Amino acid sequence: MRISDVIEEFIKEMFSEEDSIEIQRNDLAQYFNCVPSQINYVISTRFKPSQGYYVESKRGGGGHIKITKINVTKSNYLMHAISSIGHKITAQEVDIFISNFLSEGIISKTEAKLLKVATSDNVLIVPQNLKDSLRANIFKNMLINLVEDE
Amino acid sequence: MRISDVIEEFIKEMFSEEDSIEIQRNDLAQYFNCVPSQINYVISTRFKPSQGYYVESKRGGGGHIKITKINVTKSNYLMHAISSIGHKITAQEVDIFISNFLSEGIISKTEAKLLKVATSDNVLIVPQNLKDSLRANIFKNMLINLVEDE
DNA sequence: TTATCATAGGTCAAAGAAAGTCAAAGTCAA
DNA sequence: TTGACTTTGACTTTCTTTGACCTATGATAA
Repeated sequence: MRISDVIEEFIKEMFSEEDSIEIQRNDLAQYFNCVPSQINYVISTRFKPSQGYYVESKRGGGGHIKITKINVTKSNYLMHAISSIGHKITAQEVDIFISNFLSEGIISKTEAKLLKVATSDNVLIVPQNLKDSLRANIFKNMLINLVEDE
Repeated sequence: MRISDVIEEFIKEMFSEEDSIEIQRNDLAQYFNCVPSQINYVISTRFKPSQGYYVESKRGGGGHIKITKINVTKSNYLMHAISSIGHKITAQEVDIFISNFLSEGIISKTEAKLLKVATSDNVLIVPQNLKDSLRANIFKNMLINLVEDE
């Protein structure tokens, strides 16, 4: 049995209580009787953003590593939305997306406002024939930036 | 637990009553059983102007350290920025605004990303001659929506 | 009034405490 | 036997704690 798997298991157990946990690299290494950088290895191979985790850390006295489980549903949901948008979209359609996101709790009110204003008709001062494609482009790109945030 | 964090916490509690507090460096150090310069460390790392504080002090008999919470309110700051933007702006200029907002803690990282992507050159697929004014329009309108949010 | 002293706070660099990086060496399955 | 994944450890970077020494201010003695 690989020590990396054991450590991975151990850390994942910690998430049963919380969505966000904190560890001390050295303590954990000592506990598992391994070298500290082994912990980094486990984190970088098993707790990547693509696997639904977000990692922060602080060095120095009292340092720590904080791992947060990110809401994959959110990312999924947004990705799905993004791929369903063609290369043109009207302001009304954007509105529908936004209110769905909001009611699903996928985005915050502020984010909703930003999405809305950046794609609204009176802000996009360009010729009519460019509007809907410009809007689609802005909207999709903004959504991409909301994916896997945190 | 870092002693610095405890001291930071303690000082911040003091602000619950007032917007401006005074401490005696030596007393505080004694209270926390640390060396006096630890207090300076805490102040210089946790009460910087960029974190919204202004610090004055006096040496000698009756000396003290006075910390004032400065309310460069988010709204003020943003309004000022908005009015300083003309009706054209380049992507580089937007970047400067955004990194200033970020370092002042005026906006969140997510908001920064949204602002940036919605105004970036490769997202605004319109004729060159329209870009900078479209960008200014989008940027200012988005900022307006960040004003007095909560 | 001036010199001196005691009382504060300020500075800075060294030591200490964690975490990060990277590459060499080891393991193991295909 | 090769290539991907793991383990290990030397070295680096970042943040915190500590202490020796410095500077400013008010009080007091000459």
